[in-house]
Amino acid sequence: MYKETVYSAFNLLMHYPAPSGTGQHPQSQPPLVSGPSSQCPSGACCLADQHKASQPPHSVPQLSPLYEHFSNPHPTQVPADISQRQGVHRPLQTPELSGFYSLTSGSVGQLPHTVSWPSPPLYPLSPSCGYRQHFPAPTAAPGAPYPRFTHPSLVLGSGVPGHPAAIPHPAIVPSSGKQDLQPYDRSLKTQAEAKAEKEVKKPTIKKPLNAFMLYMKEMRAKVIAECTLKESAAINQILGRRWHALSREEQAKYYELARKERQLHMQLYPGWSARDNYGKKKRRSREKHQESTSDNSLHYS
DNA sequence: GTTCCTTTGAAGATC
DNA sequence: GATCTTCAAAGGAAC
Repeated sequence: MYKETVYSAFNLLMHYPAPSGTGQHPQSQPPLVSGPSSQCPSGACCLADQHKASQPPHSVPQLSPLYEHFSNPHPTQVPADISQRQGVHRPLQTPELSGFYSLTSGSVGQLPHTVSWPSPPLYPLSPSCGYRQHFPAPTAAPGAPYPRFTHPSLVLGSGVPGHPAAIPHPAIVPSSGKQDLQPYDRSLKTQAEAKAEKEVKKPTIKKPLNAFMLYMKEMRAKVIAECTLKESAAINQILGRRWHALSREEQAKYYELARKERQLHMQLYPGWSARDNYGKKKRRSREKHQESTSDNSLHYS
């Protein structure tokens, strides 16, 4: 009832695109596999399912309360200096999110305009690796308005100088000092070296996670437990399919969380831009990328 | 030790 | 404005 209300109201407000029957996504079309696959060689996922039935539920990872911050914000989570500096009216307890869920506020999270709704999986997946009913959305804690799980980077106060917690914000990563350094003549010390040292001390602020990344972070442990997989590439393929299999409502949760994540990121690091990290990773070879895209076009044609 | 793989989405870069 | 590119996470594999 509650969810239905939210859903219909959300649709009304957002003009959310209806699922396309032919939902094509240029990069997310799953490979046509059946039975044992690269993700589940020898059908290990099915076996894992049988195994799971005889196992206590401890193998299912604890629900990561990503919503904890939103449902139970603590006033002290917002350092005064941050909120004042940013002109944020305290408390930044993210009541907007509860507003989102109850739709009492007008600031409903805007979903991406470019959301494409894929067609259902074209291949049979093992229950534990592909079927949504075996992979339910997080259930709400008793009394909680919504499933509770946290995303570490949503914990306000972390990474803020002077904050008692003194835990760095996950988006801040100490620079290794290697990756960022350009090769240069070692005999040329002075300015270049000083600059390099400065670069080392300067922490890298990472991009805020998007909706799918938040979903992956939340669900990865479950997939690993269910499918007995460890390779991230294979796990991510499964998660990509499951993401497409989610209902709009379920995805909307993550889009909203991602929006909050970006908001918080902007407030914590007002001068930061994605440009700051642009080109820091080694650029992949153009040839390889083109090769894969041509493969894809061949595959889907 | 570094890069690739693999996914989606956001955002910068380019045309 | 459309398209391309990069980077967020993750950890095993490959180099």
